[in-house]
Amino acid sequence: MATSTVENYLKEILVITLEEDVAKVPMGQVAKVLGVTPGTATSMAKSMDRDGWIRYFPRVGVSLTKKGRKLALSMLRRHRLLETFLVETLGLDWSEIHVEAEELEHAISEKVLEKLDEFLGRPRFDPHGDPIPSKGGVIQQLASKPLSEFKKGAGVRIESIVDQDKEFLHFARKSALVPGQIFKITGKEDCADAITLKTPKGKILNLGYRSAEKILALPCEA
Amino acid sequence: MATSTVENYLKEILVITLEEDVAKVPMGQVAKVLGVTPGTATSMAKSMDRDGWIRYFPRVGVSLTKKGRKLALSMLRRHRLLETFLVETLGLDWSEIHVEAEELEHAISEKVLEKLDEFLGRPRFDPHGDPIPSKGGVIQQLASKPLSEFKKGAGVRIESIVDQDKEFLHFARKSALVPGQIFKITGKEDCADAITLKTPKGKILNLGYRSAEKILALPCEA
DNA sequence: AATTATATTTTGACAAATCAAAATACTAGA
DNA sequence: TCTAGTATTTTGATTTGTCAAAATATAATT
Repeated sequence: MATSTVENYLKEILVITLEEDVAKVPMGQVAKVLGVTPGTATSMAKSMDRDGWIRYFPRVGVSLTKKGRKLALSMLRRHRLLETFLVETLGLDWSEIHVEAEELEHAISEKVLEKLDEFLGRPRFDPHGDPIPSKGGVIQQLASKPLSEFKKGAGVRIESIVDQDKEFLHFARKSALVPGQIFKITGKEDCADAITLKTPKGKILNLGYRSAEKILALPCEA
Repeated sequence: MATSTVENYLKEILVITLEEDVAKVPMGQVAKVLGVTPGTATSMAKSMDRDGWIRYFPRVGVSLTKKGRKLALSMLRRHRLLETFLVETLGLDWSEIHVEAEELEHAISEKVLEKLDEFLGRPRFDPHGDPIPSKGGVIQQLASKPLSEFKKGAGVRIESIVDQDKEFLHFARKSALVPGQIFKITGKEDCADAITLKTPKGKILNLGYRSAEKILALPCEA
């Protein structure tokens, strides 16, 4: 079976693959996200290729095999379900859950995970708004885009907050800028660098572009 | 910091120390409970002595240092709180929780553990009836003994079930032989190898010595 | 006390994961 | 095309935890 180091490599490679929509991830990037030296990443890549988790193309990068992608998706599922649990059930702060889940995800068994999923009511999105892969490994890949890219008059549903800055997350939550929340874009002034949002209840919110770029949303019937 | 291997060694050494009430645990026993060869146990003992977790006395055995005992108690706390969570909150079967907690205990942080403790209502005993060490490392060590050792007429309060056998645990639960339950010993026949118990409600239960030895209890006003 | 049995330690080897630093290959600019 | 810069790979070393099997010490029995 895979060691937890292998699990980490797989998960990070998957995340890059999904986020940047590329097939092969160069070694430098792998080394960077995992916080190891390039040489280490290369030697891990070779042994993971040997074990069938990834395909390693010298001087080019790595891609996940079917087997590797399956395990990577399972890790992502664990991670996101655990984050949900830590926030929803135990009441930890958004800013803390990532590191905690990073550890727990390697220790939780399939069996416990299923019980946890059931206990949480089978959520489909984690507290950041990222989709939780299903047990079978299906992940919704919705084309969410920054608030700043929507047109005036559009209805939007907040999907996720990209920034991990504690202050910003705090402000976002206080302003109801949380995943699932629905807004209508009532004003957009490109030259003034400002966007105006309105909740269904009529509450008004003003954002600068700098902030609006950090908030991903999906089009939605307002 | 300690690796999870070191944490395991410490926890197992502590459990033996508590159960058998001895100061030094011989290497053979350490090797056995950890499922490694004697040579491995010896070399681990040396390096753990070097790092100040234990004291290693060649050809005699090991004992915990203050630092080692502290971490060992913390591991036991994690383990027992996690077992409680797995049973109480997620509804796992008694027979499954040990292995699961064994993995999770190394991954859960102090912070998450405190939140979990709070969520569970700060339980003082785990599902097996074993005491959960406090955050400060205090553990109630009650002198519980097998049911078979009580005299006729004694009042007892079940403390824990020693056996891990699934069938037996099932039977025990069905018969109300669970931690906390109070009985009176109404009959005891040494030659016939039989013990008779009676609940406060008057329900009668017959046990053979073989089973009675697996059930630990405390004297108590019936 | 001598012998046998048991427990413990030593020795030499291995795989996983890592680093530092040297070597190599690729890329882009002049 | 040649060169300078960047990315990647190699090499050699280290730590942790493990095993098998040989060596040694202790305990038990006759």
